Amino acid sequence: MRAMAEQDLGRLLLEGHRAIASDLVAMLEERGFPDMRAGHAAVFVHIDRRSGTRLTELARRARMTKQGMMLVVDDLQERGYVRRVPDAEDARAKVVKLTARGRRAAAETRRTVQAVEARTRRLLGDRRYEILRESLDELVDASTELPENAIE
Amino acid sequence: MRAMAEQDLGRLLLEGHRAIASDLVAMLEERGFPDMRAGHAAVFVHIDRRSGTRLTELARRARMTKQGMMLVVDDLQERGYVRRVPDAEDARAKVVKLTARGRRAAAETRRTVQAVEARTRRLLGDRRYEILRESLDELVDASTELPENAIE
DNA sequence: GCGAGCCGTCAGCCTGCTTGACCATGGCGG
DNA sequence: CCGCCATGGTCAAGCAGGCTGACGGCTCGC
Repeated sequence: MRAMAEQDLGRLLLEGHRAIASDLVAMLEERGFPDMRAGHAAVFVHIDRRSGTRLTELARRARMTKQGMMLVVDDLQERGYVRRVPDAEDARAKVVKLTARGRRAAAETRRTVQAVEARTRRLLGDRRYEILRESLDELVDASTELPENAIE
Repeated sequence: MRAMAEQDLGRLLLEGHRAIASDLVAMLEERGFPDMRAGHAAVFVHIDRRSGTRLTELARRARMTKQGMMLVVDDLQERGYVRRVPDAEDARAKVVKLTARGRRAAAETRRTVQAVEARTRRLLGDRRYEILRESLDELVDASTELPENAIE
């Protein structure tokens, strides 16, 4: 049997994503949050902890569409981590706010994201870790061609 | 408005994957293959061009489950790029073989995968490109925890 | 006071897989 | 030469992480 062919870069990036995501979920489970999904981090990382944040602003920060962010927020709302309250300053808008439970989950998620990244940094070494992040940024920028629906 | 928060590593990897995949598809379209999807590359890169390759072997090479590979092969078969023929050496098995059209598509896909990677290499520079690939390999290895269903 | 435009939402679709279950065939130990 | 388990392919269902399109409600700028 011939030697295993090299994986293409796209595949490698996808596998990397999956690896990080599943590490995050596993670690959160160990830490007492068994119902978290990797996508939730998009909210927990970007939301203003006390005052809450509008859906569209969350989407912008997380670089996804508002429709995509809706799905995540809906899911978090069902699980009791956030609620939507009307925005006092703009009757069109609602503010996504953490519940008490949500604040605990958000804090733990942020710590866990950091832990996963710190572990990766240790694995690769500072220099290579920095290059990895920097290269990914450039890669994404270079090809983007922003999606039609992007909020800018 | 506060500064844009840094994206977490998982998100960055996913965006990188998407960037590479959509570049690949766009470039294949320009080159006269408008119906290709990024996932097809998994077959075209790993299949033995002349003799064909069994489904399970393809899955192993591409690091996915045989069920996942089935979906890709089914799709390619519908589009007329591959066909399944009984394996002369094992009546349980079938060999996935490229059609004439499939051989052209496979050749172009391989060239295009190379072109995308070469472009990325130019963007990042040799050194950083090598570090990127190498880091991704380590990242994936370190976290894997092979999926239940992996073929090894 | 009205038209452009943003906010959130509904509906439908897509990619790229996964797990689970099953059947036919093959190879090997006894 | 007979069981039995492993292997190859397949069907069905489901999940993660989104995207596009369309649209009603509200506001803001002129």
